[in-house]
Amino acid sequence: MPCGPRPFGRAASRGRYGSGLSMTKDYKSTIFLPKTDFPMKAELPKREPAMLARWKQQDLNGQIRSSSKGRPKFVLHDGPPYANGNLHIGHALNKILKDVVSRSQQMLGKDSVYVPGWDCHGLPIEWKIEERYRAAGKDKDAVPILEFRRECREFAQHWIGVQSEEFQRLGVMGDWANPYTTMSFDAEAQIAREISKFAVNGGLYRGARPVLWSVVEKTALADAEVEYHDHVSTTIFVRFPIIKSKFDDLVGASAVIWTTTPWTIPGNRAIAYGEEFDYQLLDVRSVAEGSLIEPGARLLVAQSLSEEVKSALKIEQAVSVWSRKGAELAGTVASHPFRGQDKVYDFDVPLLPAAHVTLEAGTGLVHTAPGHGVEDFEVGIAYGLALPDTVDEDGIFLKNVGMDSLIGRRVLTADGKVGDADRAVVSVLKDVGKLAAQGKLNHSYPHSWRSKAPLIFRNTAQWFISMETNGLRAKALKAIEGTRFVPATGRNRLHSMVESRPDWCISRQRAWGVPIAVFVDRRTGKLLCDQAVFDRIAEAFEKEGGDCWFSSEPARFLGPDHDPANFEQVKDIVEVWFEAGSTHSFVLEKRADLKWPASLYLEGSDQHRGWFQAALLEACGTRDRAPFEAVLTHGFVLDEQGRKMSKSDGNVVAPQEVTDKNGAEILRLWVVASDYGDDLRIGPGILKHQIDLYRRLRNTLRYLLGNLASFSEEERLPYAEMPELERWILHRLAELDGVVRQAIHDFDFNALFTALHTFCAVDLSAFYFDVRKDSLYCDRPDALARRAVRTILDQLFSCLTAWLAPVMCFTAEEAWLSRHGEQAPSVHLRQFPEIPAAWRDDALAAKWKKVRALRRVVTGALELERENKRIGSSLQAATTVYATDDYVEAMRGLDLAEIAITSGATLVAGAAPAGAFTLEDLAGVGVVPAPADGSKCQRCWRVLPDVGSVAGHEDICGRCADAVGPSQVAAE
RNA sequence: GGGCUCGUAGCUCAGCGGUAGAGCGGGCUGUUUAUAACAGUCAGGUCGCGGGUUCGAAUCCCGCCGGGCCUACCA
Repeated sequence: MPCGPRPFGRAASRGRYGSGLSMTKDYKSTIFLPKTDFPMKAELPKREPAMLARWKQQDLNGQIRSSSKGRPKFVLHDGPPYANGNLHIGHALNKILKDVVSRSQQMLGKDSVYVPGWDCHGLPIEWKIEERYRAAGKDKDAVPILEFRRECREFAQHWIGVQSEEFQRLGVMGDWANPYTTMSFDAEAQIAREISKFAVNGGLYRGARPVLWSVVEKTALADAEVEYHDHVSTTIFVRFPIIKSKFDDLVGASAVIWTTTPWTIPGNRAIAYGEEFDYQLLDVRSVAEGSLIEPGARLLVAQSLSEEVKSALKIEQAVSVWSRKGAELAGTVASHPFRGQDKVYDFDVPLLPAAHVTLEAGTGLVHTAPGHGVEDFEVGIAYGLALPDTVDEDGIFLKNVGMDSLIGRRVLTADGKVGDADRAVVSVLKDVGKLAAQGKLNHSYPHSWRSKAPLIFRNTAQWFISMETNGLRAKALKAIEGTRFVPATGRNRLHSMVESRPDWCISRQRAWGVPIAVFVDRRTGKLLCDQAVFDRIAEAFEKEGGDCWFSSEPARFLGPDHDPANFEQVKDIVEVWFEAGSTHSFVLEKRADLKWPASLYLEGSDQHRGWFQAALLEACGTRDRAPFEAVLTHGFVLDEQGRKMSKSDGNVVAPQEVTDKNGAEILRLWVVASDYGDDLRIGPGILKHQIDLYRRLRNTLRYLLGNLASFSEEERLPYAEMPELERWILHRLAELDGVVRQAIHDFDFNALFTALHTFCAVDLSAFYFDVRKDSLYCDRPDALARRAVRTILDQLFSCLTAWLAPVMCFTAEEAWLSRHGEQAPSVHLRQFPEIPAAWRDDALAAKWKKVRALRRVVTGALELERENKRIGSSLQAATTVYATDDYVEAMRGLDLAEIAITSGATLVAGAAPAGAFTLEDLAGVGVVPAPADGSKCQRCWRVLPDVGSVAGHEDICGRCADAVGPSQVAAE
């Protein structure tokens, strides 16, 4: 629509104003004001969805993929979010950061393919479905497993759809048409294959282990599924008769233990002591009313706890009759308090040293039940203690606790309330005279994160991946050394976890997941490792999904070589971390558009323990190396005060609300304006800040567009013909190009964004644009100076739209299309411009540093003039600047008036006269301002002596008269 | 309880042994030819607190306080 460059003002041809309306000529219409359709008002909530629709319609991602064929691949492998609800701000941070990384790598010249994924299996979804059943009055256990799994699948599918839309709304680009999920049949098949690899290589084994167990959900819980809440427990002191010791004094005395879980007494197999602690034997002389202790009893306790114990046991007077270090207790043996009640208690209860014993509470002698605690278990392993099963999956005492008064009692009820087992145990203890005291304790206790019910430690059969078989731990530690961590502290964090972690428990007694599809030989107890069987299983999963494990006869998988009667089909499912840890195998390896290992895994810092570790172990166990080349972590999102967000505190920022109200671009800016390595803050004030930053960038682009209207190639000026100021801008672009590339390499988008924003605000808006406004608006279009500026603006536009595109993906595109037309290829199909090395000119930069320092003194002097009402616009002033030789040298060949935007200027070498304006921190420059000589040009507003010197143009200066031309304006 | 980590102007961040920095925001002013835009200018910090090392510490060490992530245990 606009006219091309013409030697004379386009406004002249428009005749917007008729002649004769005014005595003053309309010079405004003869200058070249910015002209653009790119609106100042962003209206992001409206424009962004339209842009997304446009990209979708043109299949932008597909276009980028096909135009990037053959370039080196960059694969950011998506850590799958859990498909069970709307996105929160943490999701937004994570996906936006991924998008910025992926887009910036793409524009760096890579083929950056991003395939989003979802984590679909697991307890939270299962629980949602069960909740529906409960609401409908249905019994979850009565529902066939395949029907249950189908509902879980549909639930996950629904939320995948919702989250996909929400992620895309944020501007996240990727293969949304073909995402991966952990519940697709091919994924389920590959997960089964991965498990079979561990079976074949010997890493997978079935072991017994006490695990935190929920009797409500009837499952072992992963650590991540446990939370701690206050809980009131029954506490008891119990006497264990000592039957053997190298100290005669001890035989016949009682070792006293304290526990908060009376129901674990039947599982007791040892008593732990601290080798360094002092223990003493108390001879009880007198007791208070209600004490369960008889005078004359002798009790073994830790010395430093004896007062507390005496008080708890209501002992009035007792005398220490023996005292030794704990280490001396080695070899001491007690009997179980229930001995004599049933023959199952005829075993010895040894006193054993253990590091976990403390003197903070209790008696300094710790009840040790290997099936009911991790540390107890470890003591048990170390000393070969029995590992009895005392409760079933409902938390009910089994037959092997021996006594009718105990068998069938419940630790917890089906809905998670305290059951009758504690009471029954206490009652028996009391009957046999071994109860020393009883009380209540309110303490922090593990609970299920979902049902909120208390958990118990229960001995169970579980499947493990050994950290030592095949040297898995060593391999993983080595792989960590070969991985790049951003920030670097991630390496230590992962390393220390892998170094100290126990074997990986991968089994769950649940329904919604991938089966641990293996058989155990009933005759030998060994895993069946027949590749033909594993292949049949995987093939079936590939076609029908994991469901077929539950719906088919074992013979289908066992084939002709194995008799189903001889094999137990394992019905456990694999924990979801194993699935997530296997994504590399069914996404990176299987898809031709990706590569293995991934270039980058990028998640919140909590995933050191979660996904990073699971993926590392899974890949090291099956492929001897990490599935990633680099790991990047970000912090957590907090509110404006640095506090955790919570619904009850009302400080939650929902990404959907920000997007609807301010636009996704604002969230994207927030991500890059923050230091994601640390925790990030967000709130109304911080969002306002981002909006301000956005405005500046948008207006910079808008100003470029306005002043580039109808720019044509003929106008372009070669570098050699550029004035110094223009060459300085090119130098800055070369500098920024380095900053941008380095920042992208470092994943330091804050540095990138800060540099770009400061450049736009300080170098362009406050300086270059301001100085060059006169030339842009008033010079004739064919003037070399103006052509130089427009050439630079074109270059700036090219660079800024590219550099901003990975972050401001909407606005960069909007500006790009505004310039090049709706039919132009997308800005996102571009690469970062190649900046000629010759643009870099450090000597010029040093020179202009001085020039701008000198300019600061001038603007300071003018501000004083303005304050004293001697001038308004700087163009009303002319200055005489006295400066030392170095400044004079820096100004050689430059027009001081032009640079300082005054109407006149004189530069004098030498000291400033008294009264000249100076700046404290800038010795050597003094400024004497004065009113400019001449009259104001009505066109360019400079005050010049040659105003009116051209006939027919009495109101304007010579330059403007030339620009306007001899006749046009006069004709109007 | 342990490990890791953070605490610099109202906000977002640089600085990481040598006299406290930037951008934004704020106040004031100008411009009205980027105009719900732009420019100039000014004011803001005892670098969480307390010790120590050093000629010198925001920067190194120790302790504390406060935030965050992970983890353990509470027998």
